[in-house]
Amino acid sequence: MATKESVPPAADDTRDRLILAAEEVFAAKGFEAASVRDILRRANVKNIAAINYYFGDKERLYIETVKNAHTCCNAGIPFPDWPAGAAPEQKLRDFVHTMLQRLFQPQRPTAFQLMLREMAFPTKACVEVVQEYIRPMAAVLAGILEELLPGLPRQKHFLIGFSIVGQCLHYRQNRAVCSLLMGPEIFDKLSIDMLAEHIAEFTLAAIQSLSHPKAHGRKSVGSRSRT
Amino acid sequence: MATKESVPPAADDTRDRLILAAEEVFAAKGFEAASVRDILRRANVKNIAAINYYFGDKERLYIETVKNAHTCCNAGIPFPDWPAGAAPEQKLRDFVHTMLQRLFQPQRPTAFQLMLREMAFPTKACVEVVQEYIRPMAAVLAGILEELLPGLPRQKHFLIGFSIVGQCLHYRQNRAVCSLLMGPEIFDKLSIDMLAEHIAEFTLAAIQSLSHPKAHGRKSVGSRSRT
DNA sequence: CTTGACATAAAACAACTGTTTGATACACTT
DNA sequence: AAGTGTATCAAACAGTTGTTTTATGTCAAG
Repeated sequence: MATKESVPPAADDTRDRLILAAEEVFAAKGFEAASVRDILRRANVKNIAAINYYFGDKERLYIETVKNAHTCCNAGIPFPDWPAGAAPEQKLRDFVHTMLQRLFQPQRPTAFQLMLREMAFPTKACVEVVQEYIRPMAAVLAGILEELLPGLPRQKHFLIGFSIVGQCLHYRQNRAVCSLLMGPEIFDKLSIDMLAEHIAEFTLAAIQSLSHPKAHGRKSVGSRSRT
Repeated sequence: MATKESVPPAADDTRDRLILAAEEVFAAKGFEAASVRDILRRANVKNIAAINYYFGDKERLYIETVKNAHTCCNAGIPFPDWPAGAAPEQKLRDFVHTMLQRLFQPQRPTAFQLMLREMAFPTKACVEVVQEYIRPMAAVLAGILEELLPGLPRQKHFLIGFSIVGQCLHYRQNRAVCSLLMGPEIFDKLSIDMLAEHIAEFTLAAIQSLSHPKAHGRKSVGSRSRT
C-alpha cells in the first residue's frame, strides 16, 4: 500500500546497515557470543532471514564485516608525507604519534576494536587484516628503521619494530591492567602526546646506543638459563 | 548397590575437576561463548546441576576458575632471588627472561591463557588477576628500575616499566600477527633466549642513554600535532 | 498481463542455552 | 532405627541459538 514516496529499498541499504550493526556487536562480544538477532535488531531489520539471504550465514557476515572495518580504519589517520630529506628521528616520532592516535582516537572506534580482537584472537579473517592494514604500517616503519640503522639484518629490524609497536599497543590492549596498576586517576591523565614522547625518546635512545656499539655491560647469557 | 570399593566420591573431587575443565573451556572460548554442558562433559561429570550445586551459577564458577588459575601461574616460574649486591642490569636481563618464560613456557598453558584473556577483555575477575599476579611482578620491576634510575619520578618508572612488558607481551598477545608479518618459518625460529637478549639490550641501551641526558636530537613537538 | 527476479516478512525448525526441580543414593549422627 | 546433610542423577524448565521454509509484496522486462 506504500505510496510512490517509499523509495525502492535503496538496493543494499539494509545490507550496509547489517554490516555496520554487525561491526558493533562483533566488536563488543566477539564472533561466537554475538547473536544474529541482536545484529538484526540494531540494524532495524525485521527480516530474521536477512543475514542468511545477503551473506549466506553468520560467518560470512563476520568476514565481510572485518574486511569492511579495516578499509575504513586505513582511510582514517594517515602518516604524514614527509619531505624528501626529513630526519628519520622525526619520522619515527611521527610514526609513534600516528600509531597512538590510531589506537586511541580511531575515527571508527568499533571498527578498530574489531580489528584488535582479530589480532588477539585470530579467526579466518586475521590474514586479511594483516595484509590490508598491518603490513602497510610495517612497511612505513621498516623504511624509517632502515634509515636509522642502515645495513642491519632484516630480522633485527623486525625485532626493533616489534619493540616499538609493542610499547604502543600495550596501553591499548592492556588498558585495564595499566589503569589498575597506576591508579585510574593517574592513568586517565596520560595524553597521547605524553605517551608518544616517552616511547619515541625511549626508542631513539636505544637505537642511538645500539648504533654506537660501545659495550655497556656484559651481554646476554641469561643467568639461570633453562634453554 | 555399589560395593565397598566405590570410594566415597572424594569430597570435592568433582568440584576440582569442574574447575580444571572450566579453565580449558573458558580459556579457549571466553566466558559467554563457553557452555556449562561442555565443561561438564570435559570434567566427566554427568550431573548437569553440578555447577549450580557447587558454585551457584556459571559466573561464580568463572571467577573461581580465574582465581585458581593465577595462583597456579604464580607458583610456576619464580624470579631468581638475587644476591644482595647483584647488578641491576643483570637483574633486568633476568626479569625479561623470566617474563618471557612465563609467557611462552607456562607450566599450565590454559591457566595462563585464561589470564591473558582477562587482561585483554576484562571482566569482574580482572581486578583480582592484577592484585594477585600482575602487581607482584610490577613490584619486582619497579625495584630494578629504582636501582637503575634512582630518583626518577614515579610516573616515569611506570612508563619505562610498560615499555618493557609491552615489548614482551607483544610477541604473545599478537603472536599471529608477528608470525604473519615475519613469515612463520622465521618466527618459529625465534627462541626465548634470543628475544630476551634483544629486549633486555634494547631496554638497557635506552636506559643508559636516558640516564646520561646528552640531548640526541630535538625533543618531542610531534611535527603535525593535533592535540 | 504475465513472468521472473529481488526483497521483505512471519512462522517454524531442531538444537542448544543456564537453571530448577524432585527423586535417589550414601554416610553420618542421634 | 530414624533422621540429617551431602552428593548424584535424570527430567524438565523457559528462553535463545542459527537457519530454513513458506508466503507476500515490489519491481522491471517480455
